[in-house]
Amino acid sequence: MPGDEEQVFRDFLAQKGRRWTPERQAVLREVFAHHDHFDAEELHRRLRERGLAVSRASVYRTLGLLVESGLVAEVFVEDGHMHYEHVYGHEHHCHLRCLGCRRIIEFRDEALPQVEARLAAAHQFQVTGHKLEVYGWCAACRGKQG
Amino acid sequence: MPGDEEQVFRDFLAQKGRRWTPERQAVLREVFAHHDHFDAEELHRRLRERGLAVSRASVYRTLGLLVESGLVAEVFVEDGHMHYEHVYGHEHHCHLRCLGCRRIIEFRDEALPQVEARLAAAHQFQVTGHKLEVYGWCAACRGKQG
DNA sequence: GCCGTTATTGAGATTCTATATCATCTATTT
DNA sequence: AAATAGATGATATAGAATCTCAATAACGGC
Ligand SMILES: [Mn+2]
Ligand SMILES: [Mn+2]
Ligand SMILES: [Zn+2]
Ligand SMILES: [Zn+2]
Repeated sequence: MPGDEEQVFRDFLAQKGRRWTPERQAVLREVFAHHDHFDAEELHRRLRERGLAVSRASVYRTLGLLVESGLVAEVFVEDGHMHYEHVYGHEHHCHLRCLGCRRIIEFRDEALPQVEARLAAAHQFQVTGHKLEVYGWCAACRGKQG
Repeated sequence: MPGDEEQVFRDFLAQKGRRWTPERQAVLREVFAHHDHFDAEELHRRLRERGLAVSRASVYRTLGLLVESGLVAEVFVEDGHMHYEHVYGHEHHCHLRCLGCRRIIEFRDEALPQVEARLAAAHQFQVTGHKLEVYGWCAACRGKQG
């Protein structure tokens, strides 16, 4: 359920013998405060702007825990570093990216569960997820070049 | 056509006012000598082992040109760095990855061109390609955990 | 609430990938 | 052959992410 992420993360930490701290709470809240794609430095900067002094090391460490818990996902690499998004409370979606303006459009397609099922059957895999990125040129950027 | 990659790369370079050099030839040949997923350091090591002294800088630079030309593709990030594969002369395929043993299975699925077409129509995009990674646990690794 | 155990934090150092510099070299043009 | 401009490679640099370690604080037991 949306809004439930704090309890989910606390349960995840408890089950692993890890602790719930103000720093982890601050990171979690900042991550779920916006629906967008962000990177670690940006998250660190946002926290500082809010006056929440969480160190860079803790931001990276908490981000790792959030990914491990499944609340957050690694989405794509751009400009040489990873970008993330919160996924808990949202339907799974994939990304359409414009190579010109770098705009990102989120989409869902009913064919993907079927692709997963075919692969699971064909290779005796227990499929846990997928990541699909589609590239191209948006209408505006196509006019300029491409 | 397979085997044609050298001429394609030479044409690409000529068209951009860049030059065909022994170093670029060595990199190109090494890249097309194996069908596998490799990273820049591994490519550099292989070249040295063959006695072809191409500097790390030239390996990275040539890899960039190969990607730009479309002969080689960036496949995925693992262990914090990019992995590549040659694509010229091969049908497009996607990757099924075991989260346990990290084995990679290549596959083709007829649904993906349709997904591309739907997206192009829905968002007025000129779609140029996609990258699909499916994750899960292979039969062997599922036995141990997961 | 207090205590002891042990995970966590943060500043700075470190590792590692990838790119930039720049003097020298070389391919191509005129 | 000389001029032009791109390429190379040793090295320096930038940047992302992790590690180190002393100080701190969460949590469970009392
Ligand atoms: Mn998204
Ligand atoms: Mn492949
Ligand atoms: Zn665009
Ligand atoms: Zn496996």
